Amino acid sequence: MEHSSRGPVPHGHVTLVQVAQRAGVSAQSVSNALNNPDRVAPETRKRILAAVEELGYEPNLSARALRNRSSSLIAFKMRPARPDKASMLMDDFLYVLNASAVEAGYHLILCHAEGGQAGEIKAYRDLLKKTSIDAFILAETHRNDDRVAALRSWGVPFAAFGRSWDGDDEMAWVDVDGRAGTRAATAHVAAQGHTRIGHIGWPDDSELGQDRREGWLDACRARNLDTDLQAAVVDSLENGRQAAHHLLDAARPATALVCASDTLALGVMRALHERGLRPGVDVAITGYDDSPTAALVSPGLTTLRQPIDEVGRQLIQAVDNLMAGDPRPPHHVLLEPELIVRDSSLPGRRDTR
Amino acid sequence: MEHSSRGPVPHGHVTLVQVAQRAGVSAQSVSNALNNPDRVAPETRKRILAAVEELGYEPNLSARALRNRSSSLIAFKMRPARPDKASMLMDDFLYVLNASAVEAGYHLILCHAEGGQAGEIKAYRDLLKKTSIDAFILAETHRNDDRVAALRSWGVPFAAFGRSWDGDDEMAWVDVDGRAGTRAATAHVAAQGHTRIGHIGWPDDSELGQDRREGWLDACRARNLDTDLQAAVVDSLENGRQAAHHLLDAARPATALVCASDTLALGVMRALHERGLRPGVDVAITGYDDSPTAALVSPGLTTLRQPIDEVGRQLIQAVDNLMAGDPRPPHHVLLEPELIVRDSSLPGRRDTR
DNA sequence: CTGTTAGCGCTTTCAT
DNA sequence: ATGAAAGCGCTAACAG
Repeated sequence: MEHSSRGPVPHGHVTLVQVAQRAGVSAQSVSNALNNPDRVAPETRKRILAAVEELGYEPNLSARALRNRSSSLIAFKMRPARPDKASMLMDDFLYVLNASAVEAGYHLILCHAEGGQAGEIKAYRDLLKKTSIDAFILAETHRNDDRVAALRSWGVPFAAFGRSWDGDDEMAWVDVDGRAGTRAATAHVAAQGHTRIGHIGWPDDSELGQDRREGWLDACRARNLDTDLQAAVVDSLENGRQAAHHLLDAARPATALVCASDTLALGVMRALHERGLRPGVDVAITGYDDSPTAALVSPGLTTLRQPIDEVGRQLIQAVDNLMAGDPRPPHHVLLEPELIVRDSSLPGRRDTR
Repeated sequence: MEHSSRGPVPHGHVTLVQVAQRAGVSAQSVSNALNNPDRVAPETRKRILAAVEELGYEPNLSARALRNRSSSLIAFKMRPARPDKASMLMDDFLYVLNASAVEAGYHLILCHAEGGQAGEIKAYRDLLKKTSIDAFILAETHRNDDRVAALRSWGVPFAAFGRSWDGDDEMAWVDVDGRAGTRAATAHVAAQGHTRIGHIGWPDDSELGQDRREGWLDACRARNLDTDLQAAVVDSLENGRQAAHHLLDAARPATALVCASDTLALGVMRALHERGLRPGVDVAITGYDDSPTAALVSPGLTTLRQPIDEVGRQLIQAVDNLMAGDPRPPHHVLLEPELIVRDSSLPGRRDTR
């Protein structure tokens, strides 16, 4: 045909062979130049890369997947969003997770499952059979998580957002130190002079909830503060509201309430609204998650921000290591949340401008 | 080996050939039984399907993709979430989009792009070259959207969440009627007896903003109400706050403020907070999007909920039709948002229990 | 260091 | 109605 490349190549149709012809080498050498640079002479490699560039060649992932049994796809299962809850921006997490994945040469594929753990495991299995998913990212791990057992039995690399609560050292995980976070929040309100600091958290079947509660206990004990003001309720605005009313009705009522989630804290704010009390001024409130809502309510809600971009990066790196067959023990990363102080925990209402 | 299937098949390794052997037919017939049922004798087909079932066979998508140049993957680009904004739960949208995709036999793959429109288009192109993406879902269309032109020039099926503002009838889209929504919100506050109803919306370069503003104008004109109270600002809490102060400082101030977004409405709530005024009681407020925040602030924010699950379903159906080569003109679906009334627009503070 | 051979699992010809 | 052959684009394994 022609000797030099001219005009845009018809989309999606440049193959290895074409690059090889262009560079005057075999297909294999092109493959090597791309995947095993050291197996090819620097001079040849240069010529090949030039041809790749000129032709705008991109390897066909389907072919690669077929050949290598590896699709460069990482699967993540979304949970149905709960519109009534102020949770961490899953959006944001997905975005950074995907960004990290792409940067590392992968793509994120979404997995859909219904029917609890069993359904999720079945969905994983189906996905594995149909596509050669390279790895899975899990969120919200529990004690004795069946998904972990399943993935491990299949020998598929995976990493979890959420530590292995049963002390499973073989699992790669990234998590945020909820205990340290709640401790910081409690210390913060204590520093404002509060001595009757209550905690509204989750029932004991939640490892995450226990962890966060510990932080509150830590901080109270370190200051010899009472720890009688506490509630353990399922995460919802309504439950937070009721718990707040309860703790404010106590003989020696709470003057500060440290919550295990923004949702609960917003319930507290509603209770104060109902009582005609002012958040911050009359009762200090802190939440957890730095949900979008925290910044938007008035007054702003003091809360703990999870470093989700770092979580995303670390998760991808964890599975990347696993896939590379890195012999080192699996990634365990515990990150610190950041206390974001807003007016809900400050007595001096720093109003407006 | 053995005559009957026994125990779980080693994961991800049942091939067409194995099914064929099991059923005593050729690989080709199995393929036909699955993809072209009418080309195979009912009797044989039955035997084949039984074998498929027994072996737990799932076709390998990589092989199929390689052969058919079609991966059953639908791509969607996420935008980086803006933590300072109360937007529709993208989470939720992604979830239902994926659920619909899976139901229709596809999977959602996330696309990552930086660098605006150009970057996005480049990302699409790269993705197309590497994987054989079957279709794209676009969000947030503009006038003269370059992405539309690009995708069309490549002949790739796509559908957009957001109508074609330049009257491009060839594009498949699904959208929500912002004008009707704002009209309903305005009618609602008018029904509460308000006559000085202001609007806080977006600058005129936003088609979406214009559309929503029209609804307010519609409702005001239909009732002979003044339309002098309006602001057009970039979407942010701070801008909403300032605009509210401005409209409340007017000689004949607003008693109700209809906003183009929850973010703006929350800005209004902050302004009221600063002025010691009570949302609903002193000034009625409505937002738009039914962001999670709307349900969680106190008082709750009256707002418009987009039927995103229906949007998701329709989008998938749109691209599915396109891929099936449906000759009918492309999908155009305009859905109605639902007015969610909460206390921010009600004078009688329905407090508590 | 480079080229040749073979085959991943599937489906579109084309025979039978 | 069914089977055989060929090939999608790529790379591991083996020569040379």
